[in-house]
Amino acid sequence: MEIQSKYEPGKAESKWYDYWMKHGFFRSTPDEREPYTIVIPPPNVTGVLHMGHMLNNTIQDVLVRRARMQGKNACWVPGTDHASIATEAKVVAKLKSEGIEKKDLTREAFLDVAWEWTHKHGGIILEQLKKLGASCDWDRTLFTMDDKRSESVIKVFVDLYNKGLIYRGVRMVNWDPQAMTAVSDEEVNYTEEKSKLYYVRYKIVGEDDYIMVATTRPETILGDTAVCANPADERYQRLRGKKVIVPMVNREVPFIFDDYVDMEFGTGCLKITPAHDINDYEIGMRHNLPSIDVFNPNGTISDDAGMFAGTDRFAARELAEKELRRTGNLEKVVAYNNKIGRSERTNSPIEPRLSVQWFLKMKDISKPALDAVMNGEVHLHPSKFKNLYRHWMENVHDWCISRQLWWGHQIPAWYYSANEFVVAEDIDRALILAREKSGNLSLTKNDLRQDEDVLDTWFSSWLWPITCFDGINNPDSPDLKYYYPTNDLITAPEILFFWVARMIIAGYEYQGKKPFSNVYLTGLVRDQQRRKMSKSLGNSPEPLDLIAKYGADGVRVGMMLCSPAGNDLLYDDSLPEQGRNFANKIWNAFRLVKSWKVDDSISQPESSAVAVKWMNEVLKRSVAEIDSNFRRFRISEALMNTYKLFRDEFSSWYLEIIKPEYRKPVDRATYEATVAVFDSLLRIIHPFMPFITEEIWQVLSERRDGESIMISAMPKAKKYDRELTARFETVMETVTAIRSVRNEKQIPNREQICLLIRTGSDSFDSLFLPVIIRLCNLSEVGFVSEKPANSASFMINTTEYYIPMGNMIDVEAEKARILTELDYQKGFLETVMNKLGNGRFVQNAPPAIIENEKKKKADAESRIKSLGESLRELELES
RNA sequence: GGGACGUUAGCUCAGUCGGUUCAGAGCGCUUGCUUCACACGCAAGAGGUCGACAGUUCGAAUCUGUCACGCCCCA
Repeated sequence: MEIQSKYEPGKAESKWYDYWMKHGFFRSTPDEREPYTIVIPPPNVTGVLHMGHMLNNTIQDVLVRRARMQGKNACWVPGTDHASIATEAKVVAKLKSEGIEKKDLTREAFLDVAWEWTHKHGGIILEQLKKLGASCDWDRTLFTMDDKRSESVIKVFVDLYNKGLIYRGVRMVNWDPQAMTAVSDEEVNYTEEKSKLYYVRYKIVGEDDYIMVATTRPETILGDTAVCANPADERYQRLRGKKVIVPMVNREVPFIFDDYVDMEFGTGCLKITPAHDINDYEIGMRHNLPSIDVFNPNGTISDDAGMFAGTDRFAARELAEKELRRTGNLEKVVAYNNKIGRSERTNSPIEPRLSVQWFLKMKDISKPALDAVMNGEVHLHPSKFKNLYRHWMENVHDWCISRQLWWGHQIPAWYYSANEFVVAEDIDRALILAREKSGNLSLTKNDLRQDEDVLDTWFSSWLWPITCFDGINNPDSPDLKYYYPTNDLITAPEILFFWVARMIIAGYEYQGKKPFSNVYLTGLVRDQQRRKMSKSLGNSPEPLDLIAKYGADGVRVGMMLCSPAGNDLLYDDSLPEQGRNFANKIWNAFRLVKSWKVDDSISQPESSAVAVKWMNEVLKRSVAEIDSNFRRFRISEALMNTYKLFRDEFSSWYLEIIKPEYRKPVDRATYEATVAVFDSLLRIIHPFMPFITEEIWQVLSERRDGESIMISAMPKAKKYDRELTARFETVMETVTAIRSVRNEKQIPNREQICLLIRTGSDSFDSLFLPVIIRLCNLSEVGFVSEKPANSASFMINTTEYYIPMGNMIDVEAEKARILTELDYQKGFLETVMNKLGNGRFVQNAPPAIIENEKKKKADAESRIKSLGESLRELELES
């Protein structure tokens, strides 16, 4: 049967994925083997696959498949995340498109819509992962809001509250007026943006004078409760104890002094709006200032502001400018760049806002997590992230865990009066506690009101490695005991603190053990201009289209080839293309081997016998290199080893040596050795390219139903013969040099040539001579003690090689070439002699280094001698 | 403003303990080849003052310092 010269991935991919699923190869249950566990960083349940997921999940699959083939009980737990803010925003937008406002719905009605949305879109992303070849144990698929995970989150909240680690407090939070919720510090992105600086006059009470204040936010003047200068500022000393009048609202406020004020900035005078700026808030606390909240939660001006009520904050800024101008209080407006914080979720400018929120005290609980990374119990790859991690953990702030949303885990706190509450896992227990705490035994469930807020999504995902095995509800679960701590976590550096640090914290708090041993931080996928790939920029290819075009194996290889740990990957179509081309290379090597007929009557050629010997040593060497790179999480390098092993050593060298002439049969010994090597190579490649390796492996030898490369054994690292592989390196050099001569002199390979050898200080290694004869199509090989006339020459180590050329030789060019080489060797010898002549070098350098210099000297001398002789002989010819 | 990381070939990156003919890889590029597995290929090549300067050393891409530039984190 004719096999196509191009590998077509499409059909093979669905066929083998179904086969693996049918045979349950992805499933894992505890047994006596060593476990290898990865929990997936749960993607947003309503999200779709993007390039970042492709990279991240390819790495996980490579590691899991490899571990499985190494005989470990590999378990990759998939799942999704409810993504409070993002999902709620989508649901709100969907309702809006149908003319429904969220505020017109009850919480229950809204959640019904949200669940419906989740069921409809949920899991699409997991289906997409299957196209990539992901070998997750799908039977374990989880969701952060499923019953067991929800129950765990609530239990943990109650537990931490009872330990005194959770508290409720008034704090300045980052308010997202679009999502109408607080977001954490980590969810705010600051960027430099163009804005204006307004110089505004504040009249001094009882004087006909005014002071000048510079502000970027004139609309917040409505909430000013003081004006402040630096106590060291000479310019304002006379105002001590005076009052000034806030423009527009004409409120008398004190003039105060505080070190915080930067004398250099603006006029050195700062207006204080405690309700709307974190620094002002702190100054307000120090000086007992009232705070006036001039904004509503949606970012419009509140009734308390005194004017512009109901206007959006940005419109109000323009109104304020007009009003200030009208009343003659605006001195000037200048262009100014300042840092604006925007919500990571909605991109809306963050409004610092005072509100009541729930917090988790971080200082003590995070200590073991800091230590674990510092002492290497948990390894970060690359380790440069250790410093970053330490810096964050040493300056950790209390974690604001409440969000003013409905989609998520509702906070299990029940109020029995305006401000008095109890925390319990459910309302029944809450009632008992409330009766106890209030002393009011007549309280009923109807008197209890549950806190409206939900928990930050990370408050559920920080438990992920534990809740994946139901470890909070069921601390004795056999799964937890077997799989926890997990082995490796693969994620992006941007969520090192959001998620990774917090998982480590939760791991020690709830299991007394780390959640994983290694954290591999991938880079970001960017485009060729180093821009982050994003939907809004439209610079991201559609992952499934890529898979259709280049094959899943090709895309996987493309993603892996160019992504050293922690370095950004600059995506380009040439990457999956390289992957596809590699797949095709494997395919064609298979075509070649498959086309051979075996003839038991022919004996193995000498060249094939030594090639087999060499190939097996190289295989062992590569396995050791690959192992070592995997141990250090240098996965792209491990792939490069694999790529070169197959393309260079196996295809370009080994197969070229052993392949029989066209339509001639192959001997049995060579054939069987080759199939065995091919089998090993496929297994080494399998974690990177699961589909094509299965496709070929299934027909390379006879297989039974239920067999699969994905459950076969990965070749193990063994000692290899360094001497033999080194000897072959010299053979490769020799062959390349002969080919180079052919290339230069335009002698086609089918034309036989003769090779003459003159040895120098080394003797000629004849073991691989049959290989040289085979690859270079030599008619004869001879040894000489003098340079033969009219021959091209080259030198490997100290051995000189000649190829008689008849009259094709250009003596002058040959002389020039030898002279250049001679110059180089003489220069080289000189530097070596200088070193050896340097008394301090001889005294200080280690003996091995000196020995080596001596060898360099001897070799150089030998080469100079041969080159000199060749030159003389050439001169005789001319 | 404070801190971290980085700067090696056209691009993306390796380079361990300072010492081998040490300056590497992949991609790209050049030349030749429709050779019988593969042009999604093969073969042979070209290409770098290791950011700059100073220092330590017998010896520096590697260690130290200063500067320049880039990027990230924090404020």
